[in-house]
Amino acid sequence: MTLISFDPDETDDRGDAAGGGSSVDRLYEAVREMAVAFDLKPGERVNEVDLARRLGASRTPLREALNRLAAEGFLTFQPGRGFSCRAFTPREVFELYQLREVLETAAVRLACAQATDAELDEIETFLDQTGPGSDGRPVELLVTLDERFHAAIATLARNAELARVLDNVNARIRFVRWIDMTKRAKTQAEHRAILAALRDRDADRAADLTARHIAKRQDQITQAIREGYARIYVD
Amino acid sequence: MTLISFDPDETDDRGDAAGGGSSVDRLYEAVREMAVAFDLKPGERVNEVDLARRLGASRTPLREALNRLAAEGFLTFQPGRGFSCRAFTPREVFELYQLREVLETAAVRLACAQATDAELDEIETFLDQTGPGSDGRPVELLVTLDERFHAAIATLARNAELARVLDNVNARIRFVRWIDMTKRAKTQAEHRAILAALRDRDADRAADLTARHIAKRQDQITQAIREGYARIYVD
DNA sequence: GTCTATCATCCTGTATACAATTTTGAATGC
DNA sequence: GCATTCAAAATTGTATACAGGATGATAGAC
Repeated sequence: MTLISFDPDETDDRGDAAGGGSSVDRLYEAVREMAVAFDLKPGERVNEVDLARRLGASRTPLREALNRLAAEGFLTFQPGRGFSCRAFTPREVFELYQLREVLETAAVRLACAQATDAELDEIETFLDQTGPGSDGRPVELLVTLDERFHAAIATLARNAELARVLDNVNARIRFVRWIDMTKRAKTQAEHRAILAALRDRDADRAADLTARHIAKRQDQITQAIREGYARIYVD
Repeated sequence: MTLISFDPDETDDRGDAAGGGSSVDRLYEAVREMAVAFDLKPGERVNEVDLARRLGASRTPLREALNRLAAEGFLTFQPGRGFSCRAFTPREVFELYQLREVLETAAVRLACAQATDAELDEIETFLDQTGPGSDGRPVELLVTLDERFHAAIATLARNAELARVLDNVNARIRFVRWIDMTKRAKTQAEHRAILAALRDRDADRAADLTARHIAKRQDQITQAIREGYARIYVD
């Protein structure tokens, strides 16, 4: 079973990109990564001919990919002016964090009722294998592992649509989560506490732990965004 | 202020389609309506040249619109086989209803904390103006009014992203909501009860009323889908 | 009558061309 | 120095062309 993987290099395709499929899927993935990592700067306009040439395709499939990404909130679109990278305001990030909290607490409640003991074993094995602390490992890796844990919980909720929206929201705030991860010490301990609540089938406790694990105050977000901008524009 | 409108003909644009804007926006709206109403049958493949001709455009902007709709879950996409209307299985609808319940209860809780008394007055006026029962009015109108009420609550939550996802989910299950509306008698009474809880700033009660207003059991959904298919294929 | 293979047709995926609009930058006036 | 105007350049929006693959029909074998 492949509920959750330990290999940080394993490419977690989201079901799209059927092997060797259309070029739009490839372009979509490539530009999504650029937008998630703010390789495209916030608010920056996308030059279609440039980007198409760099990605080895023509404008037609590229624009199709850009339209998908705009529908998913990674880009914005203005008629006559084309596509731009999403903004990165404290308010927007706050709303996304709020939405994330709503969805993750709902997911963990559903998982409490739906997950099998074997699946919870699998998550525990994952936590054992990936070690307790950060001990000098790159932040990128820690973010990936954190993402894996939360995605696994979403899977256990047995609601593909909820998992899809959650994946979208988490990708759009990955940059802030990256900053946040540099300040966390007890991520895994919190994950283990959530898992224990799942084992006890205690939905209220699991939801409460998850909410406190995620929730951010407006001022914390503002500070993280400040650091995020520094990181984006240093290169 | 235009939190909520009484005029059922008022076109509720979702912020896109800047007046006279690009043709993609127009095509997007047109095909979205077709998909929501299952004017495109579930699973049916979209013929691009046909549809483009009927909508008075070429395939290029049409495909951009189709890509947006696929990203939003109204259509599916398979490389080499193009776009199809989404399926309509009990499981998918159940998951969407579950997600809707999560989002609407969260929205009403936030609205409890955020809404002004004036805004709640406005909703009460809306309920007064739109009358207590169905009394022979077309179901289409009742669904629109119900949608308006719930959208207004989402607005009061002051979370644009949550409102956006909720709008998407509600559109995708509008067909089942249509069937459901033919069986409801006390919709407005339930809306008034939710409003009263908002006035009392009683988040728990408001959330509980909202959940019971929305929640569907699997067997109810299966039955509604059965009736939905009958309606789709009768014409 | 049913299954299979082959061919013609249809449809999708992508590149390219061109019109229309926006942006840029220089020249001019204040 | 700063704003304004105008033309050149760049960029987007859409139509069209064509190659490659999928679909469907027909003919033949069993």
